[in-house]
Amino acid sequence: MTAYSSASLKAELNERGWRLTPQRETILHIFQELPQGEHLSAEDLYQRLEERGEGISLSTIYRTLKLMARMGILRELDLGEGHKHYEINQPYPHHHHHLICIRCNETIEFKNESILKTGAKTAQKEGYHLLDCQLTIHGVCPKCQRSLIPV
Amino acid sequence: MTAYSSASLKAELNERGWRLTPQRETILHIFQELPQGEHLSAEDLYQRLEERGEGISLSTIYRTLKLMARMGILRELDLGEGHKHYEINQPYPHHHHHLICIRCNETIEFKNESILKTGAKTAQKEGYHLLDCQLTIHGVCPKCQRSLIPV
DNA sequence: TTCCGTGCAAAATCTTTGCAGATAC
DNA sequence: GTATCTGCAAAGATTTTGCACGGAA
Repeated sequence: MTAYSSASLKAELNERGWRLTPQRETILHIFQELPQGEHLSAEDLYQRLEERGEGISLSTIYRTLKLMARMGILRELDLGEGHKHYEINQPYPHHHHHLICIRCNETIEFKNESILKTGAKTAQKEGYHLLDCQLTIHGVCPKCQRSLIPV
Repeated sequence: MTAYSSASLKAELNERGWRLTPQRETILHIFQELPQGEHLSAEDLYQRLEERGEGISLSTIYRTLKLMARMGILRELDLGEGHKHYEINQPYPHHHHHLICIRCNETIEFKNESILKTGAKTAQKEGYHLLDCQLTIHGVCPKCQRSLIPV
């Protein structure tokens, strides 16, 4: 369930000449404790940490999110809200995709094993080292279709 | 090849109480003339129009791109460059997906018929009206893997 | 004639960056 | 001890918005 321990995070960081800081560890823990299907924006994370009394500056949050996404630990999602969201990048069978209503931003998660296979095959064919693979479906949800407001 | 004519754009706009303006028509044409695999940011489009002497304000460009994406005419891409890109939303067999290097942003397009089918099926199952369906694969390209700079 | 759309300028949002002090290794 | 990391404040980039005028239906 837990993709990364603090120890393996430290190992991966050190391997690249970087350091495990309390901030990085805290942020990893927050994401690991997050229920399936929740995802946080930088601001969400900032506020959650403030509430816990473990405040971390927004700069560090942005830097850490980007770092962990580039390491393949987090995946970056564009859920149509004008800012990025992040969630733990989990392997099969937890790996999933998103169906998003472009009007109200309702988001539905769904799984599909064959997409991950296609992603892995495509990356391999091009010699890419795979980090993440996400199918994003945009549409209009049933509720918004019934609404009288066009677009 | 051409998914929308000016006439069908006008019809679709009018249907919703909106209007076909020269700006909207011009922007549609730009995208229709774009070679397969090219995609434009708002700024790209703005500059291209300036060069042609058909200048359109950035506000209108942003408003039109959003409008056309919500109508399903354009698809909005996040290619990791800090701003959105847009391209014509083409049906099978031109429909395609993107493999992106998170370090240098090199982007490779690829096709896969079964993903579109999965997207359509998933949208239908949830009662969504499908607008777009894109598999985005993030990874590190061969060249960047060889580079000595970590992340 | 009506009301939608455009352009301009200003504002709002989100994200990045420079720098000095702190700290992991 | 040294290079990396953090927090702060400021800057940068992208996108949105209010308003008056112009134009499509």
